[in-house]
Amino acid sequence: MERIAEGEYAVMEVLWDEAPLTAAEVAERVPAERGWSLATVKTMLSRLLAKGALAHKEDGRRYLYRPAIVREDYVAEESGRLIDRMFGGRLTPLVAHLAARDRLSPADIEEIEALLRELKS
Amino acid sequence: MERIAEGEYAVMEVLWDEAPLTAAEVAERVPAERGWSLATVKTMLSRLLAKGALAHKEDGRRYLYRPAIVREDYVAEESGRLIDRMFGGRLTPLVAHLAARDRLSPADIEEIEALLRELKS
DNA sequence: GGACGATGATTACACCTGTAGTCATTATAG
DNA sequence: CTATAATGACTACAGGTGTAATCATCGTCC
Repeated sequence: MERIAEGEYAVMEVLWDEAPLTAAEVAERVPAERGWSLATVKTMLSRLLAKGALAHKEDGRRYLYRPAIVREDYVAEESGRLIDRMFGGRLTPLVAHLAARDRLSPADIEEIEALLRELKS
Repeated sequence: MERIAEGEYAVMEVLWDEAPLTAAEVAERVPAERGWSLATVKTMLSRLLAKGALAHKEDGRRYLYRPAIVREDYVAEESGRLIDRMFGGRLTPLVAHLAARDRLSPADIEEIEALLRELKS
C-alpha cells in the first residue's frame, strides 16, 4: 500500500465519508480551508488512483470514485508508524507524554479508564 | 519551528541521544539500515542547521552539532498532528483503535491504568 | 614542502507534492 | 448542427526530500 500524502488524505476523508462520488462532488466536499480548485482535486484523484488508494467505475463519460483501502487500515498504519518512531512502539509512553503536556482532561482519563475496563471483561 | 522530514529525524534522534557530535560521529551512529554515506549525513546536518533544528559550534576546522529543539516539543507536535487529523483531536479513539487492532496487551492495559490512577492523585 | 585525508560548502538530480492550466472529447442546449 | 460545458488526460512548475559527488581548504605525516 503506497504512502498517501497529507493533501491526498483530505480527499480520502471525503470518500471514506461518502462514496461513490464524481470529481466535482468530491471538490464540493473538500474542506473549504484548502481553497482548492477543481483542477487540484482532479490531480489528487488521479494520483490516488495511480497509487491504488481509490477505485473508479465509469458512469457515462465520467468516473465515480470510491476508496480502495479501508480507513481503519490506513489509520492503523499511520498511528503505528508514529508510535514506533517516537515511542518505541509502546502506547504507554504516548499516553504519559500527552498527560504530561496537559492534553488529557479528567474527563478523558475517565473515558479511557472505562474503555480499558471494558476491554478486560 | 520548521518541519523535520522523516530522514532528518533519524539524525535528530542520534543527537538527542548524545551531543555534541561531529558529522563523522553522527554518521557512525545513524542506524545501519539507512545505509547512508557520510555525504548524505552531511547534507542532513546542513539542512537541519538551516531549519534551525540544530546548532553548531566550531571546533578547530569542524563543527560540533547539537539539537536546537527539545525532543519533547517535537514529539508533542507530531503526535498532536496525527491525533488531530485522524482522531478528531481525541486520544480515546486512538486507544480504542489500537485496542481493536490488538496492539494492546493485557500488560499494556495494566500499565496504562496504573498511569491514569497516578494522574488522578 | 608536498601528498593526503578530513571537513564544510556547493552542486546534482530524480521523485514526490501542492497547486494548477491546457487539451481533446463528448454530451447537451438551442 | 453548432457553440458550450463538463470531464479525464496530460503538462507545468516550484519547493521539499533522499541520496549523493565534487570542490576548496586546511592540518598533518613523511
